[in-house]
Amino acid sequence: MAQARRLFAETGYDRTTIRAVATAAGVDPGLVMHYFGSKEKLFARVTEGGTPPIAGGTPEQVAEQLLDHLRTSLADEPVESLAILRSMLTHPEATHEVRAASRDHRDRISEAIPDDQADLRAALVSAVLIGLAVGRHLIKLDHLADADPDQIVELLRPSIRSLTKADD
Amino acid sequence: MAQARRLFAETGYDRTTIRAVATAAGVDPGLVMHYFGSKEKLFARVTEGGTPPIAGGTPEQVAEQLLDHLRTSLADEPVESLAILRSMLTHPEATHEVRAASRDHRDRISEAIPDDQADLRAALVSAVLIGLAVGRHLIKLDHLADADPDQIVELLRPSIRSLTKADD
DNA sequence: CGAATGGTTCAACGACTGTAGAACGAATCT
DNA sequence: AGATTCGTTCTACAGTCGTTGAACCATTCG
Repeated sequence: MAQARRLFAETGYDRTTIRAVATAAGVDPGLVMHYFGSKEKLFARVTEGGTPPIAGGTPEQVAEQLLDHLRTSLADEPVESLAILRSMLTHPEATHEVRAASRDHRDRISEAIPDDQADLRAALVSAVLIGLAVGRHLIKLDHLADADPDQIVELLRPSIRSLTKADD
Repeated sequence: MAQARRLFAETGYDRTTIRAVATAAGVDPGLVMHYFGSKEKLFARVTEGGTPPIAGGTPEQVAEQLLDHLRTSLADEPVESLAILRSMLTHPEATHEVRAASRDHRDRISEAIPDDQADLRAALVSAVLIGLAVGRHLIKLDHLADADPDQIVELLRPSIRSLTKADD
């Protein structure tokens, strides 16, 4: 299942074939089917359980939690997340999962922001985090793919803070 | 060719078939091949010429240019860009094109920022812009997909400004 | 009028995919 | 030992894909 995760994360849902997974794992394609039932179910199994935990608190606390979460996810994004992220633009199931995760995110963030634009602010935070993960781990943008996580966090601190507090 | 663009933008490279393009255009699949040579060439033709223009200037001017560009791209992202963006995580050619566009971006932005982290700052700006386009046009995150562009720009102004000036 | 040209369609090939089911082997149970 | 179960492999089917080349048609040119 590790090989499946890796392949899904590297090439996405469509380009990952059952045969490739089986070969990478050194077994027969039929065996994969026998254990997981279908490609869709394999993908579901491989990507399950990846919503990052974010609690509540004051806007400043929320901001710091976000930055902390960002730091760890910059250091090494869990492979299940990357498998979903890689396919989120082309595989409906993955799109749905990212939307759901973002909704969770939003609920936790926006309840800490005393602002009538709280929902939009939370969505913007989600978009920024997605952009970072995409740019660093999937697209591997120059200067971002191998930058020091702490440097990135410091540069982004003002952005996250301005998005999570109401007074601008 | 408009139908091809639309399909590529909606479902990405892999899931867009020559047959579907032909059907949408009301012609025969062979005709599409005859005119464009291959699916890859069709994709290249459909997505060519989409790098957004950003000039130089002081950090503040650069920030305003970015926000202006953001405002228009929020109002309606050109379909060619969406075709590339939709496939950037799964189609190597599209990935390469986004990287190249980001490099252009970076060159123009970072030369206006007097900072030894200029390249990283520019990359972060790219990541944020990508995240926004993805969240709004492709994933269609709640509260972001249909938000007022001006509101978004105003909320992001502090972020962009903090990323493009050196003193934090 | 006949030939040639360019747009368009048709039918087919070969490759690859997810999936199903039969077959095999070894280990376990009675 | 014989039967049974479970992990595993083999073979094959049906569908879809990109791509090709022959065929058809209308128009234009000599």
